[in-house]
Amino acid sequence: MPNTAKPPAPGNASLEKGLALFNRIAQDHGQTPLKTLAADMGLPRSTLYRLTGALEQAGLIARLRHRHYTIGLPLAQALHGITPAGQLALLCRPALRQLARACGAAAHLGVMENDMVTYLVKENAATLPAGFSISRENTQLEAYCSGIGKVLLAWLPEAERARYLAGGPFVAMTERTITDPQRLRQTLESVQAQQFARDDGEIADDLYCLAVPLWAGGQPPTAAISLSFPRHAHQPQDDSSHLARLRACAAQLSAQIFP
Amino acid sequence: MPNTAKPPAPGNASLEKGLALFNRIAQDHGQTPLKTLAADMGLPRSTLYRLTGALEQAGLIARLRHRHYTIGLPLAQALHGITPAGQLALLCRPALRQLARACGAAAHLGVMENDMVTYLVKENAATLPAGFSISRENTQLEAYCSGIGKVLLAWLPEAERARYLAGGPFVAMTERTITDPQRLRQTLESVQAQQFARDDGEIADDLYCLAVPLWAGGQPPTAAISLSFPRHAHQPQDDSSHLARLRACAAQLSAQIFP
DNA sequence: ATGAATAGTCCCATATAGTGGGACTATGCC
DNA sequence: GGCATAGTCCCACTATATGGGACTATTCAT
Repeated sequence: MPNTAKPPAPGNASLEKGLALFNRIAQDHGQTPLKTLAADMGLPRSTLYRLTGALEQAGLIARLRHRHYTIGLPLAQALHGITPAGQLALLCRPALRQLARACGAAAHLGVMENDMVTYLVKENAATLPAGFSISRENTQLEAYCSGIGKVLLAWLPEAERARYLAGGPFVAMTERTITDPQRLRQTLESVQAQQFARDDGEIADDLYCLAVPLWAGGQPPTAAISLSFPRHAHQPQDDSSHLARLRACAAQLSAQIFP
Repeated sequence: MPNTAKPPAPGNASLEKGLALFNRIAQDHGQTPLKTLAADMGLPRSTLYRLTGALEQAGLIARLRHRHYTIGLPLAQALHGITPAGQLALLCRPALRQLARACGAAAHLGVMENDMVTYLVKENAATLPAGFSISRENTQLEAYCSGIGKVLLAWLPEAERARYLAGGPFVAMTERTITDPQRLRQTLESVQAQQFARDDGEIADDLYCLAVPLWAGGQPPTAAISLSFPRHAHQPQDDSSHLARLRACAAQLSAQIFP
């Protein structure tokens, strides 16, 4: 499902090369000497210098001393206040709003920060009781008992996950909360196997939730989206259709957001 | 001295157009419809769409809904932690270090923040007594009694300057500090006329300082650089050579930093 | 709902515009 | 001092971007 290798896109090789060069420079803030870049990108030096010249004129990069490039001041100014989390929320909100409406549920986008889940987007369907679900945007919740948290924990590198599991204690939010590290580990394994997570009243008594990861081109996911329903109204047979919609939304967002 | 209009730079019209487009989009975060951009840039729509496509693939921009573009997530991630002030300091430090050495002085770069001067760079010549001058990087000082502060106040829009002058009181740091708003206004006028500011022991008894603005292509300056000496060792006849060096440095930086 | 207006996509013959080899200078390093 | 690497410049060639126009998708007003 990852690797959304788009077609070659004809008609602007030059721009593409320039932008690829910019990305290389932006990645390590210009630590790599151009000679290396030339080798990596298979371009002659004269071309590279022409490209850097254009990037510099446009203010995207600036030179400091020999061999050292940086992000240009104009670009830094234009992007002041832009954060990865903010952009992620901006880009995902429309699709999540639509998803929430289509499923009559609450849709969330969350990422992991300091072993807690941070909710970046929350969109409630109009049909839900006002104020449904305890979450709020830009607030944090424990990871071990939320759908999004379980998804992100499930794909953590093993060392990280072990550290998290050892870090307890896991406080029970409801009588269904999983508090035993061993059982939590098993749950995470099945999350990875089934490619989705479920929270069946583990965080609040009347909350049922399904969550799936957002894939960033082959990398382990760092963001996940979820659908939440009032648990008392939940029909098990609805799960498959909700999961399908959730996955479709995740696939679309993954492709849209990560080039 | 502003308007460092560089030569046409032949050989990459395509890249230039693409980057110009990106800058337009980055400026207003994609609020402007492409039709308007097409008119502004004198390019046919089909070309613009090809360019946006390339920018999108490279991760610099992303689309959200129709007519709305944003900074792409990959770019936001790559530039996480980059701030205008940080880049400005990075770009200016080498030249300031050299300037400090050449003049046997302390060289500063400062900007205005909340009516105070924030020092972004401080470079002391090795020949100065260790710990010379009270300033430290990333700390603030009153604007009305420092060289850099006077320069930035002098070029403030009149409304802003009037507000600042009305905002007193101006506390005397030494017996030479200018504390009368009317006298301060006159001083600022002469700063603008002479294109440099002097602080003759107004902030500390043994501190003499010359400051000039950095020009960002015709805009009123938002940053300034200065040279500071121990006042007791100051020879009036040295001023002109120091000023010349200071101005040369400012011109070089202005050209280098602002495209 | 229906239609008009605008956004976005695709195609292709043409010549414009980028290419890269190489010769050259500047700069930094030993 | 001299060597190695960074950065600049030039130019004939052809790969490459161009833009007109036909077409579809989406949005908005009525």
